[in-house]
Amino acid sequence: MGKSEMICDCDIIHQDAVNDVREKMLDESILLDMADFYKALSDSTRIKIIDVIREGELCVCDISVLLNMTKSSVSHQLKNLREMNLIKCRRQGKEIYYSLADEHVLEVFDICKIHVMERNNEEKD
Amino acid sequence: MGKSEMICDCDIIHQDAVNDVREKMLDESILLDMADFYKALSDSTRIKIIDVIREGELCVCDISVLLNMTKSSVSHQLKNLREMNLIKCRRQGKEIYYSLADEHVLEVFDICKIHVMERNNEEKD
DNA sequence: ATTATAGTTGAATATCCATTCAATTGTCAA
DNA sequence: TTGACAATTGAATGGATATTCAACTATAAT
Repeated sequence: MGKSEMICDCDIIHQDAVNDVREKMLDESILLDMADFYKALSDSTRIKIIDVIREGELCVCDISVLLNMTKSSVSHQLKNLREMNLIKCRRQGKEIYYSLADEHVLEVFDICKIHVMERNNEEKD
Repeated sequence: MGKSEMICDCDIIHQDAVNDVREKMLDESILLDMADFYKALSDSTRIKIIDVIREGELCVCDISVLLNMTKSSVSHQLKNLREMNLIKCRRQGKEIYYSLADEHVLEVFDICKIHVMERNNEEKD
């Protein structure tokens, strides 16, 4: 491994630990995909959308009313979520119904919910 | 529920479904906390940090070398992660060691990893 | 064909935020 | 107490992105 990592302004403190971790690091492409996945849920509008279609499909109009936002801004975020494969849609007549893409999304949503709620409880002590 | 939701440019298409979902919606404050939680992991630098301290504590210098980034920018992101309670730190002499705050973080990290990897496999077909 | 409604889209704006740079703090050793 | 190293901090900059607005597409009904 040598000293080729000296690009940064550091002396290496724990060369053994660094070498060890380097072997176990995930591929950068996977980490970037993971960051993108989290990014999809990191916006308040998008997480509210996930929340309202959690238990069943809704059309854009319904979602806009529930979130008290314009159809345009909801539609933009629906597009983002769809491009991230977090939601899917089907057209029926003039309306387009959106729902979660799969169980993974709900799974991640629920774990985060529990995490946040537990933390809120801890803060009361 | 009436028509007080008419602020947006919509006719209500499915009033029953909307009323139903409205009762089950999470508190806005919880949803905002959840979005913030995801935001913490939505940056490539921050998720790389989580990746390298996944199995044990490291000092800022080690992390900078592994990520090939300046200590300053790593430190800024460590601060973000710490403010979100995703990581904790302890000082020993001149060095400060960072590690994951609790098992929740690893749990969410792993679920996301599996999600991304499965999706990558599906795309090969 | 025309009209109305559902939804999408692109450009513009405004805000947010990651990195850089320079200065600073904290700790240890001489 | 001076110097050296680890790390943090604040301000500035540049890039990303959420919402708005207006124009547009798609579908259905008359």
